[in-house]
Amino acid sequence: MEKPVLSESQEDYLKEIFKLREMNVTVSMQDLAKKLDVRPPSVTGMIKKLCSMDLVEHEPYKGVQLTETGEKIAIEVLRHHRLLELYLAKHLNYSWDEIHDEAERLEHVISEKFEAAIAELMDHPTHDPHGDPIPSVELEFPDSPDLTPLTTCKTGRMMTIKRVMTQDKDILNLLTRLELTIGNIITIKGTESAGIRLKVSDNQYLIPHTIAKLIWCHEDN
Amino acid sequence: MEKPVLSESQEDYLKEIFKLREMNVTVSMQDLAKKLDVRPPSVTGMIKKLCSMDLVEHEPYKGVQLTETGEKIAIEVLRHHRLLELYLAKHLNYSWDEIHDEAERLEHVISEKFEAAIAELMDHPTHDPHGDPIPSVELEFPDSPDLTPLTTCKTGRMMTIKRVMTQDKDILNLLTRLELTIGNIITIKGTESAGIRLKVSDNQYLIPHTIAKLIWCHEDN
DNA sequence: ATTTTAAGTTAGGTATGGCTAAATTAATAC
DNA sequence: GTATTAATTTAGCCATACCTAACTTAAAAT
Repeated sequence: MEKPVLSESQEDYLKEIFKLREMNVTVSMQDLAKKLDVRPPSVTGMIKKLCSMDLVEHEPYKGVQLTETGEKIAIEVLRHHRLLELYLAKHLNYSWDEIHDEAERLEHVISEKFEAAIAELMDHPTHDPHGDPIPSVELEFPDSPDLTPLTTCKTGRMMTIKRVMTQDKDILNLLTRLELTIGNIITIKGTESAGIRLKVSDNQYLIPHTIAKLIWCHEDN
Repeated sequence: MEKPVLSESQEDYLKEIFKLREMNVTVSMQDLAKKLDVRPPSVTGMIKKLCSMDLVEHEPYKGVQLTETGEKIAIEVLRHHRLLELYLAKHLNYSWDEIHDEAERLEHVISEKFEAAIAELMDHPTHDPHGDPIPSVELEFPDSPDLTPLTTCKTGRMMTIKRVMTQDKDILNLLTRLELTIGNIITIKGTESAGIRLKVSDNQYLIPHTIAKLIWCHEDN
């Protein structure tokens, strides 16, 4: 099976389908339209094309799925994206709110050589600056321990922040100011109607649920 | 004057016009078509558009010229390209025959931030791995000493290779094998009908004129 | 000066990837 | 079960940036 040449748009569609699939069971045309910031008819059209290329399967009104080939391509794009994010952060001094947009543009144009070079340079990392897993060259995801969102953490526990499920600059900046960054250890003080109360370093904060649900943690031993 | 948003194609047109202008006095539609690997009618069409955007001036059948704005954009793209070439070579271990194609794709998508980051990291370099000058952030070219192509160097002189005027992989690889790389010192042994005879390290070579004219040197003191 | 050739332009067409407005299908509410 | 609402698709359009074929203009050759 030859690897088809795809446009940047097509790569974006596949990547978004993959990411949506990780959350929802089914991926609707609307979901895609929202994520890709295009109107539903454009999605219908593109999905039709990707179907004819055997990269996705589509049961009308039921949802979209990636084929094996489609998934491979999606994961490759994801690998590019996350390697780039980490590279920008580690080697070009980007902060974690700046890396997404740049990676979004670069991911489609870098060569295999470039990918290999930065992967090598960073010693084949498994997670990007947001804690998102980086698939290997063989397109396998690293196994990761069970993570729970901050919203369902039990009171009294100490947890390590392992992943932040947003690319929103304002939220990322807020988290930085609150020291809620990857690897930092927090103690859950309790759940209130307004949000989760927790301690980081010597500070206590009340984190609204909307933000707390973006922060995924692992319980410390 | 606002900076217009350009497509990658448009940036390429401006860049090529600039580069051709450095060699020829006038830039014909054909020259452009050849360099950009498109057919003449496409050039006519695009030049018409760039004219309407006040980025080029075009006297039909006489040639194309960049306006001030057009030239600024061209030089910015050139700066991106050459910074990227050097970056790939210095930080990602690319050899000089591999950098052009990658830079060609990256130059259109990197942000100002990326440009600034790699420029900083390399301490604001003035020349890329082929010896091509890198314009400054202010879009000024570094002043460079007078260079002469190998074809017109005088017998007996010792010269330093300062610039190689090709991106052709095969030629670049050949030059590497012959040690005809930037900074290396050569001695002109004489001109023969078949080419230029010269010495590098302890080896003597006869370089055909077609290749010799691509190699620009500076006379050593 | 006329012919030939080269360079450039015009006309009309293609593919990509968007869009809106209108129609259709499926799901939900009563 | 019919009516309403939400999701999706169809139809038809737009811009970009190419293309070929045919025509025009300018330059060169005799």
